[in-house]
Amino acid sequence: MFDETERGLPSSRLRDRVREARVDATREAVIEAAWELSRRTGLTGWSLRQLAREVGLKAPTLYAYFDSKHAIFDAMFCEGWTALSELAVTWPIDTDRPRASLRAGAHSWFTFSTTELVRFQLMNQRVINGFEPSPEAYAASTISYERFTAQFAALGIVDPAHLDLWTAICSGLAGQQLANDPGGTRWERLVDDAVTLFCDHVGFPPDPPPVEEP
Amino acid sequence: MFDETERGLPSSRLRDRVREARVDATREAVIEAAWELSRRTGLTGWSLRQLAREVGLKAPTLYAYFDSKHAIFDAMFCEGWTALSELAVTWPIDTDRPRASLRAGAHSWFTFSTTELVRFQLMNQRVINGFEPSPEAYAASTISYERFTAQFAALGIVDPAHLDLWTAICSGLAGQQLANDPGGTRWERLVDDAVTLFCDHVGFPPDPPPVEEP
DNA sequence: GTCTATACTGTGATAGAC
DNA sequence: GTCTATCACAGTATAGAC
Repeated sequence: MFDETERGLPSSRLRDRVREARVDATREAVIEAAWELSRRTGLTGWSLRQLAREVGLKAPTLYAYFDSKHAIFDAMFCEGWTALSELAVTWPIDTDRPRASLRAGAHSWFTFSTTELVRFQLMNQRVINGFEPSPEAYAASTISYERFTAQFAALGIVDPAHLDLWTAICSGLAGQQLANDPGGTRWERLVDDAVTLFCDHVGFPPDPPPVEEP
Repeated sequence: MFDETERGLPSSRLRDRVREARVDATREAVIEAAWELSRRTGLTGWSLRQLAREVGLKAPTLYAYFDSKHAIFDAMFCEGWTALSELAVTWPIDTDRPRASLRAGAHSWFTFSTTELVRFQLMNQRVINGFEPSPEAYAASTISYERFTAQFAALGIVDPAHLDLWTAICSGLAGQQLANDPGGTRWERLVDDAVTLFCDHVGFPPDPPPVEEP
């Protein structure tokens, strides 16, 4: 019996690991299918039965992986904010050229937000009735926001009013683009203007000319 | 027979008028109940059965007044933009003091937009899956937008890029307020700053001091 | 332990009697 | 115009097959 435990435990743990990996893979497939359905028919335009069919399951089986439909949205919410955090990592900050840095960051964020309406709706609006992100999902958005504040602090922007003004301007541009000219560039063209106007407001001097590579 | 026609027609027309008035009153009551339900349970948080009960009818009877649930949203959409048009009429424009004028207009619009989340969602976001305003409802929003452009033209702002920037900033402030600090004033406090920043951008000089009343 | 089959309640919408 | 009855489908839940 002692023997069996010694040999049995590791292999059963391995089996657990394999099972967990498969569960995670299925969860991931479900979430990816949910994004795809949302893109095609809107965030609230699909049913659990459709979603299950998309991944080769029956609807009730989804409850083995998610507690409810809201839990699926919760995972998607989490994924969206995590993706934004990962995008933020690639943002090159040049403290000598804050205007150019903000311009690059604004365009990067704008593209991220407007290339997928449903993701913007899930992350920044309250489209799903009764949906509140779980503490874990909310934490993902907080992490992203803290990264944002840290990066702005590196540029010398620490006034909360300035940070809030920036998020308002950026989300306003993206929101108008998605609501009134989806697929177009009517508000995208204004991103540079908005950055300039914001930089003037916080008192940035003009950037020095970019250094020439020899 | 000729006699009966002569006496009958006017009175039947009167009857029609009365009936139409009662139909309109019922329609109005349904829309008002829909707003109230939306405030309580969200724009997509109520059913036709609930709505019918609220006005003392059965659900199928609603179809005598509206073609579908979307048609009810359409009437609400129309009502929202009409209300904004009426608010715009009260906006006092002082062409000698454009900054103060824009400040007043921005606060007026911000209050209108943020005092009722569901109205903002219906008018400015795409919360209801599959809902597209009818041509008539869309016309109401166009009228409101044309009034806005006319008023801005009176202040000397005609560049489409400036107009779009203004709508982006305002809707961004309201959107952030509703999404991240509902009921608070975190972004409302930034309205004055935003107006200043916009006025600087379009090149308005400082307003002259207000004239003193003797 | 994972899935199927099935059921419960509620949804928007329609048909037809009165 | 208002109702009852009904439809297909939704989210959700559970019982039970394997």
